[in-house]
Amino acid sequence: MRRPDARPLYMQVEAILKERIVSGAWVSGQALPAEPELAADLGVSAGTLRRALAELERRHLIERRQGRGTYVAQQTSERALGQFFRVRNLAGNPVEPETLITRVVTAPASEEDVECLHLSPGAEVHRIDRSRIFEGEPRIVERITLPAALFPGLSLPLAPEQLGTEIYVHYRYRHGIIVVRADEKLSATPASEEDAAVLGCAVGTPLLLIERVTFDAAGRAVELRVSRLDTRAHRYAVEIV
Amino acid sequence: MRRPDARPLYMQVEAILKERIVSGAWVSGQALPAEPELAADLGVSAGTLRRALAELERRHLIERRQGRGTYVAQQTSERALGQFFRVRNLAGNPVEPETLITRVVTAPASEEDVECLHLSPGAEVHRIDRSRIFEGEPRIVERITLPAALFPGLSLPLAPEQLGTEIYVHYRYRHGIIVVRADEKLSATPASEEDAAVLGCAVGTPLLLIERVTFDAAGRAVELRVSRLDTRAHRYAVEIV
DNA sequence: CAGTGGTCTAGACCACTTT
DNA sequence: AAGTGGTCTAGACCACTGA
Repeated sequence: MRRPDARPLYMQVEAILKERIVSGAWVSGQALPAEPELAADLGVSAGTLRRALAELERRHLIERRQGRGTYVAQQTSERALGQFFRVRNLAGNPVEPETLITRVVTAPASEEDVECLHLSPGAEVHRIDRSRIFEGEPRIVERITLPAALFPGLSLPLAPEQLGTEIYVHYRYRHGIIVVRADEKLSATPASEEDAAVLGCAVGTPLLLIERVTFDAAGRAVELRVSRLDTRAHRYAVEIV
Repeated sequence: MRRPDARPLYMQVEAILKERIVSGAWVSGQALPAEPELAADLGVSAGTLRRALAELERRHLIERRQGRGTYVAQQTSERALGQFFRVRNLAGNPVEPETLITRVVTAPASEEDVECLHLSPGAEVHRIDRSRIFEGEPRIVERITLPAALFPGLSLPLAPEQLGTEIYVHYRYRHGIIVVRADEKLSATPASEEDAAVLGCAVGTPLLLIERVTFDAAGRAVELRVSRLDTRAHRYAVEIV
């Protein structure tokens, strides 16, 4: 452990461990070495290591269980929904969405794509159009835009046994992309004719417009997602701390 | 420091310190004793005390500055806006709101008030109707509902020299209420005639509807705020982690 | 330069899980 | 019983602030 690096040791350790996960040296579900061993390997004290591990746990990159061990976090539909799917019914309870993919194309990035995803002009993107269905009713129409360079040979949950699998699980296991954070900008917009046809509402019905940019563990912008939520029977939950 | 209490020591210490702040034993802006002294007073080690202080800092109840000391956090308009005011212009930059209070009344709580604020039926509430103005244009109409029991003799920033003061600053210094957290439910709604008249938009224009319940450091629901944001030129920013 | 918070260490002991 | 993470301590040293 060298100290010309100005950052505190625990941050350096955190960066080293994060790199091992992001690079795939430690794979999802794998147990990390026990704390005393890992601390000795890294040449730091147990306390310093634990501080780094605590931060990785907060970012959902590892899971620690007393008595069992520390594991590289697995991406599951439950986790992806719990962390990133903020839709609630009017009683305030989470809803379980189904997904219907309507169109997948690969095309040159638009100006908006280039800006939001930090692409070079002319880069290619995949576009996924889909709707999300709660209790049989379509309530969201959305378009997901992905840099083609990060998702070569894009693979989607199209097989019947995968229909319940959240797309962030595929990012992780098919493309090695670990989603950790998203920035959203919210507004209200009237339903277009296409929106209305899918959602079963009148043209002009106010919809909640969600423009999400998603970031991975390496800090890259990996997804632009524009969603329109029909809020006649649902709400979007936010906590401010 | 007794140990029949099942919680870890650092949580007990955190609760003790929080109580001193909430009760007013330590007032806003006051310096806490230095860490070694405070640790000795509490009968815990420096490390345990620091863990409790770190959590209080995360909740914005204290501020720590290396070389200077630890202080009970002061509520300022800048802090209130930075933490709780999520409106951005289309460039993504924060906006500085002005406030126009249009009506203040005290009335029995509605069913919604009782449920959101955990009141007993028949309790009284204050209602504040106001609009918020960015760059000269009214963009938000909102109603704030406060339990009259927590805000006796409600005092508001009505004097000219207080017009730039955020209302959470008044909660803190006039009523001893320290706002730390808020839960919001977002949806889209058409502008009513009154909304349209204030916001200068057409009736039916989609507005972002924000239903916020605010909590204080003691965990009490202290405010219900229903806002309608005109998103023609602004967005509501959210971060998901 | 004195006083403050921030980092880092080494080690004891506790609580939980699995064998 | 063995092995894991969780808590707590005591103390050294560093980095920053303000008189």
